[in-house]
Amino acid sequence: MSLGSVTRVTILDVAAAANVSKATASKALNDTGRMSADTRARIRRVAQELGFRPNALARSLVSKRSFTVGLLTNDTYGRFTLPVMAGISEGLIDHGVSVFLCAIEDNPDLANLHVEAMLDKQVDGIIATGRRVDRPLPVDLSHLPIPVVYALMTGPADAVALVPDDRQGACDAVNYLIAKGRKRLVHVTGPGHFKVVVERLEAFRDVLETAAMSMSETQILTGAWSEQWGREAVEKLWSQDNPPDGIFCGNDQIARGVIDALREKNVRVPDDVSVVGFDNWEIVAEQTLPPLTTVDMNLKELGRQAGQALVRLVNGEVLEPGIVKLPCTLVVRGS
Amino acid sequence: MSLGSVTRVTILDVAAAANVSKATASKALNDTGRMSADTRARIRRVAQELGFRPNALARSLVSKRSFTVGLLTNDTYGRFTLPVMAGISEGLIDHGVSVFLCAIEDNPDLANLHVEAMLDKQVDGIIATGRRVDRPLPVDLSHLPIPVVYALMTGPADAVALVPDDRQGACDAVNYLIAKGRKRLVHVTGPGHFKVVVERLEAFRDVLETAAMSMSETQILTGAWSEQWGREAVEKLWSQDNPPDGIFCGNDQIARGVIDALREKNVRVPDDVSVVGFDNWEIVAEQTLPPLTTVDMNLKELGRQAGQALVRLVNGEVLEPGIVKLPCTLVVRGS
DNA sequence: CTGAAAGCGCTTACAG
DNA sequence: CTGAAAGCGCTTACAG
Repeated sequence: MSLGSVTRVTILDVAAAANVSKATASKALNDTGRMSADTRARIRRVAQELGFRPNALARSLVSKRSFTVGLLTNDTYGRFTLPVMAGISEGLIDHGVSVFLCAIEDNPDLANLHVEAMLDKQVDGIIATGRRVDRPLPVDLSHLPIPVVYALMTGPADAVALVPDDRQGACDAVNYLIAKGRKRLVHVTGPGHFKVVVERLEAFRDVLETAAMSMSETQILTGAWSEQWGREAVEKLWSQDNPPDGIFCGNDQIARGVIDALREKNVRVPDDVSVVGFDNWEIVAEQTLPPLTTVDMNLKELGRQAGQALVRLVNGEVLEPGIVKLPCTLVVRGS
Repeated sequence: MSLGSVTRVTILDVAAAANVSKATASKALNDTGRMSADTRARIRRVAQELGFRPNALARSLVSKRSFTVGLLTNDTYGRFTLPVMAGISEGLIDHGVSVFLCAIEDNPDLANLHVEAMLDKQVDGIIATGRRVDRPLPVDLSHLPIPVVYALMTGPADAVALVPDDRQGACDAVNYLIAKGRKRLVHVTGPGHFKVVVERLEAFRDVLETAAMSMSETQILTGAWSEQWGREAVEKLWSQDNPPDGIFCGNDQIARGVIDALREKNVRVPDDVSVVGFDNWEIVAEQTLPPLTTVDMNLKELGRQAGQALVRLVNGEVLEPGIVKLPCTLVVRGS
């Protein structure tokens, strides 16, 4: 066994060293079958000494379970997918399952290539995730012979999907502003055709209605997901009478723009105006002046649960199809 | 073949349908062996019609090649790893190889768990990547029976590693400032114990020496990788006589802090002071006012090349060990 | 309590 | 030009 040709030790080596058949060795190592405790212990010890590690490929070939899953994503730069992926990986490794990363961009051909590679490699299931909750991946996953879970994204009606509870997160944010005694609330958010925008916006409206607070026409401003838009919104709001004393922003970048613009106007945050963001994008939220109070979507946990849902499906459990909404958390900082 | 028990079509089905042995079918499909062009074509057509897809597990078991690799990373939130991973995935899928994502945090046990899972699953090789070029992963990869490539990270001396050419990137940045006619240059960067800090800092010094520009004691300021530090550095510099007219920042966050602080001081960028960052973190660089000129490390390309280096090693090619430095690109924007 | 045999889905010498 | 046999490294009935 030279360094050049490292020939791994197989179950046959273990069996030989322990003076049993490979069948018995297999049973001993898998804790199945019947045999004397002594034999079992001896075989295991020998396996240990030899550094035996079963070839997962061979095992999968017979068991029809590869303990691998495919993770499809079209988000190659974003900050949302990475925590989701980390959560998936963490939640799955304990079950011995490994995750294939498939970066498919928005390219249907690439997506198909990856899906076929996954199928060929006999993955036990697939998790689909992406940049936008309301934009499907460029590939149809609904007729696959294996279970599929959608994370941070919705699929067909009969599929299992996990998304953050945008509504609850937004409600918490607005209620926080109200609890702070803010009376003139405004929502500055992203493009109106994003589903998350609609959900957060409706939550904003509903909470205000419930609280019976006065509503002006301009209380909801939609625009881009950018600092620039946050700045512009402040210009607009402060060119009017009676500017707000509480601003709920659709994401942290907008909030950042809002806060920077306010500072330049010498409007004090949080003394004159309270600001709440969305995403808890820490690298931004923590460096904002003052540090940004914002909604965390708990994406890592979402990933973990997506992984767990998938293994349950793979194990034959039947899960109620539909969209599971996972709670968001308000992270209170200084704004 | 009901929907409930989807039994995939095997090579035996193809062989039967084409009236040949499975051996012949195999050869036809793999374009090996000798047979009449007719037979080959017929078998292929039949396979196509039946939607035959070879079971990669079975194939790998005999070929000793799984066409999978493991990707170890301890960067679960950062913005560096994601483009690297995307590049790896893209560069590898064309070769039919899939990538296992292993998020190992900085946990040695977790890292070992993943490495063993990779070995069990017979990956052909491993790519190690992480948050910091100069911080090794919490696991020893040097005695594995499979090739290892380090990306955005250095390994043992005899290993193949790919990192950005920090020195060249920094030189480009400083030369750009000089070309803009800037005479009093300062470098505001991260913690001095980071290797990338040292490399960029030395490049800064060397370029200035070559250009024979006057050097004061305070021209290099080290601190945190944060906006906050960028702001503080500006305070410090502008409390002295003769503040700089060109600032090269160690990363984009520092640059962002610098530019924000300058704007608040009514110092005009780029009219009074030019600022260059490092990382080309687009979401920040593009929203800075003015948009930030910065150095791009071409991480996706780095990932792609890391993947390619690994397949070459897997194929038995011998690559010169050592650290390959990949060029950075200066992205000129408005600062 | 243990082992021989068959089989998972392929490929690869080898024979004819 | 084509096929029978052996084998990759395991597991799982089945016999004894």
